[in-house]
Amino acid sequence: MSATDPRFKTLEESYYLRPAEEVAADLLGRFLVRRIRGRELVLRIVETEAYLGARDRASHAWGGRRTRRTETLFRRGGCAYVYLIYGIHNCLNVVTGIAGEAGAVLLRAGEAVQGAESMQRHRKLVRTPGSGDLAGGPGKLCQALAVTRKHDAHLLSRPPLLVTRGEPVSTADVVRGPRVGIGYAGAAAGWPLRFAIRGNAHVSRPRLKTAG
DNA sequence: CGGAAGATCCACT
DNA sequence: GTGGATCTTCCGA
Repeated sequence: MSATDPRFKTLEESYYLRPAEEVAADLLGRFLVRRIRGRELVLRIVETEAYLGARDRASHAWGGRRTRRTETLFRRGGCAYVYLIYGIHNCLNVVTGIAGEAGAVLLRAGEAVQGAESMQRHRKLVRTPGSGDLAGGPGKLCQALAVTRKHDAHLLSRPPLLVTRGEPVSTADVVRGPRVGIGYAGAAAGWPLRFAIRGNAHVSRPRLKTAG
């Protein structure tokens, strides 16, 4: 990967200062780059979910809940929000919007561009991975890139974890539907805030059908 | 201070 | 398709 490859240029600061819904759709095709032990692991983002903050019941910041954990969500857009779920798995989000708003984009799935062997080792898989096994799910994605809560609040414009321009996807190739695992969220559970690259094999289940 | 719930994943049936 | 693993966070008492 050449240093002049435009796909590895970081995004403008202002990129993240937009509504989560907008950033979630635009992050598809972008690269998530992890530098670790002298290696560079690269995932192409293929699935995201937007969380809208105080007005979104599925958001950790629902109702303006501001705690030690969620404090990161209220930062200015452009940093990581990493939390632990089910006592086991880490989930990586990109914080969006101006400081004081709690928008975020959950990175749900990625496709290996570089360093797939390292990712497989991080995943500690018994069987050889099929499509979607490497980073097809928010917990898997974090495990593949060795992302943990230590990266919470990390600025994504600098190593060892950054988002770069990647290969942007046209809106015609974006599909959307309801978010996963938030049945408790009332009306918000039906909001079509999950985005994926149309026809991509590395997206996590269940499959999306709605076009957007 | 206790308890319940959770933006999940894996192995096995 | 099911159940088990595993623990932080938050709220109510």
